[in-house]
Amino acid sequence: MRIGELAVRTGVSRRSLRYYEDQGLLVSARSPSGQRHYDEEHVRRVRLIRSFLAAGMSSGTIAEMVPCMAEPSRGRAERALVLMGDERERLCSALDGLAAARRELDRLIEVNRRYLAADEQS
Amino acid sequence: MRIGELAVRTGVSRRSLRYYEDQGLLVSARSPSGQRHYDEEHVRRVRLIRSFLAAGMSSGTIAEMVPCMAEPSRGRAERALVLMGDERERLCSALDGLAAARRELDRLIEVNRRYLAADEQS
DNA sequence: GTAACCCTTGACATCCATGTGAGGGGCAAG
DNA sequence: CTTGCCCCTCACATGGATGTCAAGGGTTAC
Repeated sequence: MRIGELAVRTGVSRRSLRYYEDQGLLVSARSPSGQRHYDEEHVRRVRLIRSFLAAGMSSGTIAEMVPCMAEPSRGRAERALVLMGDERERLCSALDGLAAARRELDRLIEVNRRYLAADEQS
Repeated sequence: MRIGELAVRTGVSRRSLRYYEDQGLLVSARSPSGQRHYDEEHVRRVRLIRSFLAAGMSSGTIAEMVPCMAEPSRGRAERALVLMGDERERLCSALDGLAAARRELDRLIEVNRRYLAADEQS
């Protein structure tokens, strides 16, 4: 599969896919003429990248975590493990923050509802 | 309280506080010489803004939601209510996405642990 | 071989919250 | 009055993921 198909299958623009490769998140096989070729594994990888990006990780961070799946080494794995711990911490805080924001939002919604209901009365 | 104190009390830079005002998120009383003055209510407001910004809302979105607390009107409140519903939806998706990312991360951590444990053996 | 469509790299553009610096005024204590 | 520290506005810079455009080559089918 070439980049266009991967883009369609993952819903990620070609531009972004090339960017991910540039950042070391995604490795493609190249045809003699330089065109990128991908397989099913790449589809899963792209989904993982998106998930992590959407969770607020930088491409640099992902680049240090994910590729150690490809060519693992002791040092790499140890560093990655530390990083992953940090990121997990971050994720948990973000989750808390989001939940708190939702509560605030619910409160605002309630206040607004009451306001409209009172307005209805008058 | 002037802007410096508000900055310290909320942990938000003066620059950002001025930016919030610029975007219509925060309204300050001005002294004759133009200096901004704030009270306890502003502290709470800034915390709310931060919470929403951290949750990924744009300042424009917040600007349409929050100020209708100050000078409410029927139309404003109705529009805000719709917007808040949308944002709540977004928040829920984001929450799901974050939780999913954490699961993926936990899986990676586990894989990495196993790898290191196996390496230990050899 | 030529049309139609995909791909390549490179570079400049965009958005948004912030940082940063310049140039200037406000206000309190010595 | 001066020193020190806070404040003001304006404006340009930054970073990170993407969009977009240009100039050119690859691939496939007729």
